[in-house]
Amino acid sequence: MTRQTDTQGDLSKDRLRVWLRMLKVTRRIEAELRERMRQEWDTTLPRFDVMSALHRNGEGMKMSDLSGVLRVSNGNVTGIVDRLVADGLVERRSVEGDRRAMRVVLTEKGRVLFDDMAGVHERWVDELLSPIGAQGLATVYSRLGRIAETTGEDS
Amino acid sequence: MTRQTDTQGDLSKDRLRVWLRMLKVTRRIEAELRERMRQEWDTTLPRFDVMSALHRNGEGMKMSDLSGVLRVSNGNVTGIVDRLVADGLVERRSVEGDRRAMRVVLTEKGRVLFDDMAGVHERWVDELLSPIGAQGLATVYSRLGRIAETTGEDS
DNA sequence: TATAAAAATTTTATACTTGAAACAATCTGA
DNA sequence: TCAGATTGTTTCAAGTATAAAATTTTTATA
Repeated sequence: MTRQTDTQGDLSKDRLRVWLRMLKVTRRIEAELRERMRQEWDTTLPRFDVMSALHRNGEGMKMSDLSGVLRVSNGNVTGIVDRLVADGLVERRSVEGDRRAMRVVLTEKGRVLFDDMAGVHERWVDELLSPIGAQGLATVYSRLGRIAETTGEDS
Repeated sequence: MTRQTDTQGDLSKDRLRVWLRMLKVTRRIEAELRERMRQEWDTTLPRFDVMSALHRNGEGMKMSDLSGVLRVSNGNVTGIVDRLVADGLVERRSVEGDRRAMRVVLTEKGRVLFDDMAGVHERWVDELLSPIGAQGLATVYSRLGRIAETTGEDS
């Protein structure tokens, strides 16, 4: 229980403070983005995330690819894709050569909608993070990068 | 992250990159903490948050105070408190002078458990954020602080 | 070629989350 | 006083999230 020095304990408390602030800021921005998406397009952040991943992969992605990239459970992706399919924004196609797998692709309607959303989304983020200038962006990006490296593996 | 001759568009893209990294890092740490809490005490982050708020307020808090401080909806708090009550970690007491309101308090069992959890939680956060040193902590804290000020109001 | 193991997905059970509606109690102003 | 607004909480419907079990198909291997 005895710590080696006072500064060691202070550092731990500082990390806790940073973590709590990071959590708070992230949640607030997420809440703001969620609300705007709801108002603007009657959609949600998870749906946007799925569409974004599919947009980056024009040929479509398997369900397991989606849950891997987005880091959410398989079962969760099933539900989100179900709803996107119901809205005609996404299609499930069978994978030739493997009858287990499904390839999920943006429909034309989905592509058009996402092109619209992506631009507006970038402007919203720019607005919400506007208190951070070029200098701060670089610093925060690099510090967070160190955590990203150690916490998980890839990307 | 970009050249000194940043255009407006580059800055916007940088903010998007920072946001996406922040989101990724936050989610990973949250996932890690959630998993450890599940393994260690068979509990969840939202329950920990509620207990933490109650621990800071020994006299207990009204449901509306909880949803205000934690920034989650009223209905959500109802469910989480219900489950904490079922586990005997928390108690609902009536508020003298206002028959609408309820005061939620940690039970003795809840207090003992939280004391245990809080210390371990701080060590986990210290470990997960260990790639950031004193210098980085101060910078990140101050940059995020600017956003916290503009995005929402208090605390 | 059986058959066991692995892979891709869905299903199930439970919990968290929101926004909105419903309810009850309190407060307020004519 | 007492009708209307406000406050505190719960209920409800829908969506998001996980872990674990189940299902179907493919692959490996004996």
